[in-house]
Amino acid sequence: MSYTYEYPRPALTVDCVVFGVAERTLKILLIERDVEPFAGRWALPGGFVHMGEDLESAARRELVEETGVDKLYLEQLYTFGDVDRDPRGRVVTVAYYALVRLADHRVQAATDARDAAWFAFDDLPPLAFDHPRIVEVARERLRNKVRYEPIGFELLPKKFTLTELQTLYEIVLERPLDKRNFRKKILGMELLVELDEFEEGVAHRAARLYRFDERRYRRLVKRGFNFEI
Amino acid sequence: MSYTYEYPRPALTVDCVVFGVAERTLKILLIERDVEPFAGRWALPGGFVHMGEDLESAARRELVEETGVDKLYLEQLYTFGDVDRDPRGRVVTVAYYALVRLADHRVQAATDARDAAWFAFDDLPPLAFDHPRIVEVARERLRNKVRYEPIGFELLPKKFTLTELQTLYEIVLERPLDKRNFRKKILGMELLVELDEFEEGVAHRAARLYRFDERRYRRLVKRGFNFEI
DNA sequence: TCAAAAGTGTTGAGCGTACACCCATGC
DNA sequence: GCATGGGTGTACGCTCAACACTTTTGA
Repeated sequence: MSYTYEYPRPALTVDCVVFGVAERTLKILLIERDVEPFAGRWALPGGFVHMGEDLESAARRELVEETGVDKLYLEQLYTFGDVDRDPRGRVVTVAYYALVRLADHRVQAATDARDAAWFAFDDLPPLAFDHPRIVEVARERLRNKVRYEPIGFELLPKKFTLTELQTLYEIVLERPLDKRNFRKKILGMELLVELDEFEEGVAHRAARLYRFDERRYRRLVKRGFNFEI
Repeated sequence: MSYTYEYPRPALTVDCVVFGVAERTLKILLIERDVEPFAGRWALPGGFVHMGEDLESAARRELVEETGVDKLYLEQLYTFGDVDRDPRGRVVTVAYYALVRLADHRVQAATDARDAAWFAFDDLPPLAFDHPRIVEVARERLRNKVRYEPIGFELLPKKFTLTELQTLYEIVLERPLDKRNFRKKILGMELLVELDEFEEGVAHRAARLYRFDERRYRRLVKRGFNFEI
């Protein structure tokens, strides 16, 4: 079977930058390529867009196929189309970035044949294609977006302590935050629900758990509220 | 001549939302389609991406071909790839938005056969394809971006009065701004150069002209400065 | 009782906001 | 001299930033 067109067409792929946070470190998910070009190199999970699926569907499908990651925050990042970005020919890729609760569901390493692994963002191996650039753009987007929209919660367990939340912001923003000011600000927004549960198994006073109230957030947004850290 | 591939490929296009401001109104540039589908309807300027050109180059080329618009601020907006967005088959489009100094160079209406015209954003004709959605996303991006980056200047003549600048922001943000506060803020950033020139041909006190200092802006950004209105 | 992190309040400075009047110019 | 927009200063309230100590708990 083959397909013929009057004019040449670039190939169209999707690639995903999947972020997670663990051990006080920002991580991203990579897969090891098993075919040329760049066989043996690490690369972003991704693949060709099928004719019957939307771009975001393609990104989700690839993530499930290659990494077993399901049900995550996913947003289109940017489309990379430099003429020579792929040695096989013209390939345009629509990049997405994703946030996963690394602490909750242990992400399966490899679902299909390939190896998948988490790498500390600050210590990435050499990457295939123009993936270093894509990763960089995604990092910048995350850094900016986390300040204006409550997407940080997508990286934490559903129930979290205020210190965990603060630490998350410190990791993503790469700067220390003042504990009292942070708590005042975040609690003042009235977006968190105080639970009657506490940390367990810590060798000191157990911190209260909170959860993010998505419904309340949406209601506030309608009234002109703007999230900001 | 024809091109054959092992797997089917979506067609890839670029489309541009070109913004301009005139007569206290936000406008966008549209072209009238002369072929099916949507013959006779207005649509965004755009067309197929050639194999040897980057995405942004394709967008610039289409703009020159269809509208004669050259040398403008151009930035990638979003990639639209819904399966059924084009009745001819699978077509994925990388949308760009552009800002032009409508007051400066009168934009040529039509360079190739098609009719091009400016429409008030609030009074657009029915558009082809999913272009209403693209226009909406572009409007939202403009509204947000204009507050955090000094792109508003791209819509004004190189030399402008503070009132013209304020009016521009009022149009884009769709809300009135306080004259004194606006002036204090914008002048306090030290991004504008006070010229020894003044408005001409007005029936009242002539306002001083200013220009935006791009170099100074870049220098400030390096030192951590953040533009904000 | 010690270690470790949880939790909490106040003050000062700077910024955003609201607001009203005089000035320069062309007709 | 009048109409039109240009141009300016001040006071208040709020938010942000800086900062230190007490409390709770488990080991």
